[in-house]
Amino acid sequence: MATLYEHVFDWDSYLQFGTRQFFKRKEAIYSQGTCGDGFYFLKKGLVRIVSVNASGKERILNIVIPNQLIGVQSLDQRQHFTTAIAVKDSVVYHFPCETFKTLLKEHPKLVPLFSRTVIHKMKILLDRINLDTLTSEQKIALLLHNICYEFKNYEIPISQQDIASCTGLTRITVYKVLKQWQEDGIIEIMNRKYYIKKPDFLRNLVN
Amino acid sequence: MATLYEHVFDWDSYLQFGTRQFFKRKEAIYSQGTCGDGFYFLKKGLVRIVSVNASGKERILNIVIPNQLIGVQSLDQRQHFTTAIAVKDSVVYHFPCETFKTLLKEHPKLVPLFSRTVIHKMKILLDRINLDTLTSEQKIALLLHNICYEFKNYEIPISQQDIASCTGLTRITVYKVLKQWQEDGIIEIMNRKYYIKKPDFLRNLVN
DNA sequence: ATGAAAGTGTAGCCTATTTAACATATTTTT
DNA sequence: AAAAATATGTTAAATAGGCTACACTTTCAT
Repeated sequence: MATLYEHVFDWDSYLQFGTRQFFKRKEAIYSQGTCGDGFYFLKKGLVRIVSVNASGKERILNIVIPNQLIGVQSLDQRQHFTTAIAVKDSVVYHFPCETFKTLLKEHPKLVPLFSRTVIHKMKILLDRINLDTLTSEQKIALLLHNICYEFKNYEIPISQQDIASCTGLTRITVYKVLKQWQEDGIIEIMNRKYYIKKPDFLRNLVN
Repeated sequence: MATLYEHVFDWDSYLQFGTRQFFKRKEAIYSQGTCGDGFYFLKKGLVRIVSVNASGKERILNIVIPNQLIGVQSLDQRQHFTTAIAVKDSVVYHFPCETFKTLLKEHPKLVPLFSRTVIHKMKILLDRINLDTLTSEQKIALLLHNICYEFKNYEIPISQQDIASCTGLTRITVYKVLKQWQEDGIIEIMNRKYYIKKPDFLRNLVN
């Protein structure tokens, strides 16, 4: 998640072909293991993509802000290998497989648009993989830094446990690092919100 | 890497539109950071996909056997975020961006074929992410188990160091686990090749 | 064929993280 | 407004896996 990312994908003109759906906070848009049909475009809200591994541990893979696609892995009606949960009440447009196929025929420009999106998702996953060669401090630094970068204009509700789930560390480790940073004046914590005082410090940690 | 995977993607009829290229063992097909143009289809040989993270550590992401695509991340001429290196002398077909665009127009069936491939790549990456919540023993077990599964008919040259690079463990840890397993009769090591005696043990470790 | 380079076997120390455990605070549900 | 469910603060103990170091093998390049 939280990979710095400049392009906005312009799907607006295609939205009319999808079906609008509303999801309440905490509701699942799709669930790992169920069969999907097509994909979704997030118009409004905030969605968290998680994945449960073989031994039942849950990882946050990505936080999706509006104007991005979700669930592309099931374009061709296979099983979802992640779960998408609305963090805030959200509005999505659903594009079933068949709809999308028809659309593609009529709008060939969609192909590069779609593939760019998918490739971006791959990049996010790869970044996540690279995360795990780092020390825990570096992991957290990179995560926070990227979140600030990618979600400039969004207030992202991220708890200690979320950070743990994103990085694969335990909550206690996250707590320790955060506490240390607080003492060193690198971050400030005010009623469970984090303010980065010295972004350069985080940046240098990773370099 | 090494995700069990049943489908074979039938690109054969499209190969004529690509350019055939030969790569010697150890040669790079493309390199992380360079700009790519299109993608490659591996016809013959064996290719290893690696990625170097910010702090210079290298990870093996995937081992690609014939009849799969490589380098799809640069379909639209962006930077490669991985490096592909031939493990054996290999034959690939290169499909530059423009060629592929033309092809797509004439053969709409390529769209699902291509997207399936890309989605498969995403699955591989995700599996890799899930790997890191496991213990070192579990990581190695899963890796070996998957390799056996995916590469049934291939002899995959995988060294201790490769296992280390795949799992993110140190060579020493890999060695320790392997030694223990050998003593317990779970695997057998004969001139640096590994034979799994009790696949169920590996399976149970993860399940 | 030979020297260089890469991979493996092994030991021991050390510290960063995990686990466990419990108190307190906050948020959500009814 | 009370009860239930989540999230956080904190400590102490156990340990897994990292790093160092070095001898020995095998493979590769010329």
